[in-house]
Amino acid sequence: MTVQQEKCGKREQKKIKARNEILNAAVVQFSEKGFIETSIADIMNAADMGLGTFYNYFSSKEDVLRNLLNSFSGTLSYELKKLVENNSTSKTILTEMVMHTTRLVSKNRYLLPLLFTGAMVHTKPRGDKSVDMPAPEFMGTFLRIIKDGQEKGEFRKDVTAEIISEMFHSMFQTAAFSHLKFSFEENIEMKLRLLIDGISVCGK
Amino acid sequence: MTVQQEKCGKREQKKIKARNEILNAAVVQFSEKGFIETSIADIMNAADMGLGTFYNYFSSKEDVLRNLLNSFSGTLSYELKKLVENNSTSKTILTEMVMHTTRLVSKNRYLLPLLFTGAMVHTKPRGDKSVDMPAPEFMGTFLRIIKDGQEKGEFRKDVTAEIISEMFHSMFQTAAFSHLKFSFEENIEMKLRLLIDGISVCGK
Amino acid sequence: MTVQQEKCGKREQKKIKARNEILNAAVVQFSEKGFIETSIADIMNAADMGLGTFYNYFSSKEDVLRNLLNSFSGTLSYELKKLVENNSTSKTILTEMVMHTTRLVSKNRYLLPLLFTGAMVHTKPRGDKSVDMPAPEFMGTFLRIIKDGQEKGEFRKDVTAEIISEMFHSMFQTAAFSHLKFSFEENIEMKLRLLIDGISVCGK
Amino acid sequence: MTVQQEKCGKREQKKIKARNEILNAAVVQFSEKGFIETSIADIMNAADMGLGTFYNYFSSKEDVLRNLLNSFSGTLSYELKKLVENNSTSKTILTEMVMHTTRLVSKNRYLLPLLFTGAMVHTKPRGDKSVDMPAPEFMGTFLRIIKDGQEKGEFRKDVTAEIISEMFHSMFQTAAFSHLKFSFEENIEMKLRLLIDGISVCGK
DNA sequence: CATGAATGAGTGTTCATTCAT
DNA sequence: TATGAATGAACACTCATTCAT
Repeated sequence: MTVQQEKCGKREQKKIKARNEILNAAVVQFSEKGFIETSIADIMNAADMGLGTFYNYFSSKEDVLRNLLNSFSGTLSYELKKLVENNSTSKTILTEMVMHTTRLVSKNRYLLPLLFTGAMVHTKPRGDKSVDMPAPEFMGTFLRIIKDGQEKGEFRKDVTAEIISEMFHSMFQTAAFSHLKFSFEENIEMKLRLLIDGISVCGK
Repeated sequence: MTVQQEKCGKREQKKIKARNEILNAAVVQFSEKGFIETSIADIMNAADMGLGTFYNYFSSKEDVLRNLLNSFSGTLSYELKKLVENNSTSKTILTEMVMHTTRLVSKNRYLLPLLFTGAMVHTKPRGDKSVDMPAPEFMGTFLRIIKDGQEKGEFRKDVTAEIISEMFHSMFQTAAFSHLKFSFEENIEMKLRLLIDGISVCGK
Repeated sequence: MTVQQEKCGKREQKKIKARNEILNAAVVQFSEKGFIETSIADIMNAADMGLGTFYNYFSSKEDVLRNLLNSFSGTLSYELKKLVENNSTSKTILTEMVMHTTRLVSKNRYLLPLLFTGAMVHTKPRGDKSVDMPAPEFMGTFLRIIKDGQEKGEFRKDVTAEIISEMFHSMFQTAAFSHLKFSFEENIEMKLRLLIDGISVCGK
Repeated sequence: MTVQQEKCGKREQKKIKARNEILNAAVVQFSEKGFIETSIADIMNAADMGLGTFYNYFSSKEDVLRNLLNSFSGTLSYELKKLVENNSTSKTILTEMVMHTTRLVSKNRYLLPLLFTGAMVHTKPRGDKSVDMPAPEFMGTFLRIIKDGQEKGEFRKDVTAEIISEMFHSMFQTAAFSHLKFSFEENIEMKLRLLIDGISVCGK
């Protein structure tokens, strides 16, 4: 149960590999066609696996999504830890985290409508199970950074950290759907300047 | 025959009434279940009318949406005209328009995912007709106000008006989906302060 | 793995069986109600299978039809080859082929409105896909036989082979819909005599 | 009741006019789109009359068709009477009648799929009323001419008149759907020669 | 008699989910 | 465990027919 489950078990290895193949295929399909337009059959075709196999690993398309969001979230948490250990200012941390997120999102554009939108709240599974997708955990990351900044006196306090945090989320969201001529990174970069100026305490 | 045709005509009256009943039912359903999840049958059930009747008035669900967006849009245009005639500053106009929009949106929450999101761009009708929903005209309203403000020297120019305009849209969007304890109006009000500070030229 | 894949495979067997069951059910329904009046639901009810199963095998009603026509066509081609190898006269070949066709058609009455009519050209699928059904290949069979006969001097040349060919098609068609007291075979047999006399060069 | 109904009665006149307008509109629509694809709404739109008005004159689309076929039939009967009074040979009468029919049909191509096809046997009304369209009366016209010819010894008797009559019907039918380069008239003219030769007693 | 809005059964088609192999 | 054929509920949309005006 110990070693066997942890490392060995060719059986176990294979299972994990299959699981990842499904996730990867899903990412590609979601990116190409969007979440709603992608059917489970699409995913399993892309993964070159049998349709029924899907249900050995996930309970629904929404379940796949949850997993993708969480792994995304994990990556960012790791980056944050590094920044905090460096004793940077909140402004720096915030800026850096935004740019990290931007780069990650750039490579996984498909996730955007799902990461930051309420759109995901209402996906439409066949039955009545319409599970409200839980807001991905990393949503709280920016909140903590901002709160820290407020306590350190870097950021204004007359607007709550929660509200400011929402502004950051929305920044990503609209940038992702933007039809302007700017690249996603450029778009974010400009908005970031705006927001940073807006939340910084005067004179700073 | 003239007046009669224009105003009277019980037939005509009834038709308009039926049309409005469908629109109202659609509003309710969209609000409750969201646009995508609402079926035409849902709407007509809510309206307590026959399914086929729908097609006497609208050609598709998207058509209903277009109508809702446009009437919304018209209302706001009217408000803007009044403000401009008053020779207010851009900052005032912007603030007022945001609050007007906020109030309207408050009463028509359902429209939000559609008004400000790219979500609407990809609705998925059964056939391949996937008509890209035209961005509602009023999307340009805020853009014009901001450009004016930049020309008058009220707003910073190192961030383009288009980008700023997107920030305002996103503000509405996330406020609409916010799970925070604040009311929609309070939420917007705080974000507005933030944005106004962010875009105002220093010293102003 | 070779033979197994080719022939065995209970899975494969069952699939083929199901496919045939659908085809057979379609034949029955088409015969009873005609092509246009038969709905896919009708077919699958008759086949005692789920509605959705249809789409695992065929893409549309027209697709079913194409399959039926082609298998029909193949059978006749085979008969023709045998006759030609026997060095028969054109008159004999024509007569024999007509009788072969007659027997086949007798057993598959349903196909007639589709085999010989332009009716099939305008089926009306729901969408706009209105695929012009390709005229079944064997339509050309009689044409070639007649051309041969003309070249050999057996058949008159003042009427083009194409026109004569059309006469044969129409012969089948009306025989199929005939309300006269004669059997389909008798009907054809008489008409055939008439046509053969009409196209033979005098004195022959 | 007498004179009034027969001639006067502006009311009556108008009714007849409306009826004819519907028939004419139906002809145009049937020609353009075919019988099945034409909806009652199409007809009444073309006639520039209210949809409901249709049911004051006809009970269904099939009913309209019946009327069109019968008026067609009437025209031909009239021509036949003239020919018979001239004491022509059966061969002449048959030839002339075919050419008359050809010209009429040329101008009313739309009717063809309906006049000569079994297609009409299975039109598909919404309910279960699927009325088998009665074969238009004029179908019998050719039969009588041929029988006369047989009695006079002009036409062969080893093939029944009914069968020969069917050949003539089929001639029209396939000519109507022909994709050959010949005009409808040319097409018929050649086939007619063939058939006349086929049915004439030898030596004649 | 003329009208056209209302109706709902019917159609083709999709797809998440199940289950026998 | 992997598979994919079977399934049927759900959808958008059409149109003959009715009936109140």
